[in-house]
Amino acid sequence: MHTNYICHMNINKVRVRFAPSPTGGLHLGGVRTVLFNYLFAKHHNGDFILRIEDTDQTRFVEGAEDYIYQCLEWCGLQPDESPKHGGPFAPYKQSERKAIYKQYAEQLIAQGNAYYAFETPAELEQIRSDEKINNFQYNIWTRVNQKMKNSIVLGEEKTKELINNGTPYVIRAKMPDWKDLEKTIPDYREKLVETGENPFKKTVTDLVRGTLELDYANVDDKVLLKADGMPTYHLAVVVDDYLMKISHAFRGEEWLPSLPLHVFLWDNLFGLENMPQWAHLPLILKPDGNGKLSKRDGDRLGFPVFAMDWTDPKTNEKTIGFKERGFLPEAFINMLAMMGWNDGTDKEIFSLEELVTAFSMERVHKAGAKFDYEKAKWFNHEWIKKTTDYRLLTIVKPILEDAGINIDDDKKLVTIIGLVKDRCTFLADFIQQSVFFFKQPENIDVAAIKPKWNEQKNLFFAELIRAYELTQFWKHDELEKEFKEIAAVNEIKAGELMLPFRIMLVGGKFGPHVFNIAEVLGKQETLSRIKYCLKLL
RNA sequence: GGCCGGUUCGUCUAUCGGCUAGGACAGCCCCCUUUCACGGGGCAAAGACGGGUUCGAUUCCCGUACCGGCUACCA
Repeated sequence: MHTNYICHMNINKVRVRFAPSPTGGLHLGGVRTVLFNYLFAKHHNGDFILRIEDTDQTRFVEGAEDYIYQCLEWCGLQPDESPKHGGPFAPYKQSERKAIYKQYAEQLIAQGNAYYAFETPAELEQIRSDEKINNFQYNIWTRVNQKMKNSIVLGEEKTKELINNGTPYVIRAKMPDWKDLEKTIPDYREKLVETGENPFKKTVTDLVRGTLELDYANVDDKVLLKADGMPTYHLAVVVDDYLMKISHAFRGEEWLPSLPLHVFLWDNLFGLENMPQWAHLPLILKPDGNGKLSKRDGDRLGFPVFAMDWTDPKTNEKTIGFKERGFLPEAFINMLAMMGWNDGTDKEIFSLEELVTAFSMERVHKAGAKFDYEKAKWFNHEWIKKTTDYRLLTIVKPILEDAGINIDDDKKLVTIIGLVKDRCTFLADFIQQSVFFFKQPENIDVAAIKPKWNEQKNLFFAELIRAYELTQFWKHDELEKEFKEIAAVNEIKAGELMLPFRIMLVGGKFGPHVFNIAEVLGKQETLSRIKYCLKLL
């Protein structure tokens, strides 16, 4: 028995999957689902699988799959197996697994757990309006109505005939009712009284929600196999999770209502004992009001919702991503992790490695979290400060170059990055904070100093130029010392001269300590900017 | 409507029956800084409501309210 248990553990290596539908940009909530999958897998030395759920051919979007890989790569959450990376359970794209699903649907029919239905979508639409039932559902009551065209009403012969004639059909789950039970367990009533066990009720443990009481009676007869031969999500997720040996299945809370269906399918196809452990993650909500966060909210409130820029190939409409808005992937991941999870301490800044070590599904919060862009910005700022100047160089350099700044000296840029990163919330902030190191400022805020300008200050700067020309050690502390000495000799408060000096070098009232700027600029450039500015005053 | 889930400062959250309810973001104030930041210090701010259980409930149970999700041949 003991050996058996160990063996069992080995077979059931942790394997999780993220199964997006490639229909457009990758949403914050999607990335968080990836993250939690990834963290859980890596924490347990398991595998993280990416499966593409493209069973709805009407929703195919060019480039969407490739985009998902790019987002995962940017985030540093690489799958161990995927359509692109391959793996022992290929193919990982459901459209390429079409043939697999049908046999399971037919197995269910053979077992009496599913049936054929011949209504077209239009006919179902018609029923909904004719019957004036807004939510007409195919279920244990309606499926036996003589008006319905399904294998239960029509009988075996007629059904076969229709199928042989090429009539389009779907396969629907036949949710159990008491009459069916009577056939298989004649004395079920006594048993129910004796044991109190309702065979249609199942208890499932959800890793974040605890014990869930499920009732098969709560779901209707969902379509399992569509008329085009493709499975719906419901069938595909169960079949593929089984075939791919998924040990833990994590998904958004919006799937909770169909959990009884999925459990029903596991029950009748592969056995509950083989079912993965479920965890239904809380939703990410709109910052204002309520409801699920959507791309629209980002557009409306001015923040990204997608991981990376996404351009809809049909409308050419571009939606901004966190990457392009100037977020570091570390910050993006960190922020997402803290929405709904914490390690029980006050620690908030985590690297991916730290998250992998600390993560546990039991510490995931149950309630949805409103997205707070201000906090997201704080995470980014923290990560910019925390990231080494050298690593920032590789990220910031292309951004500056794109902005038309020519970088000839990486060492100089590293110094500058160290000087300015405290004041950058977004990576793009490096442009404004560094451009004046490389180019003479285009706009000089002379208005900030002109009103208080006088001949005395003119003389001071003339003297400063002479002194700086002779300076041997062009270092910020030396420059500051000389500056203050000359100010003292001329009997001007240094404070009144600092701002003019800053404006001369930077163009505006911002940037690091002015003498640090002068040091990086070098003697020639510093003097040239002072001289240029004096002419404007 | 039906079913399922949720409910601690404005926001993200800690608390696994003992609470003067802790932290972070945002806000406000002060210090540091002759720019802007960083940093340091401080202020303000919460257990939806009603019943139980208990010596004691934010914590456990039940109702109510509110919020959300689902209710497609979409995922």
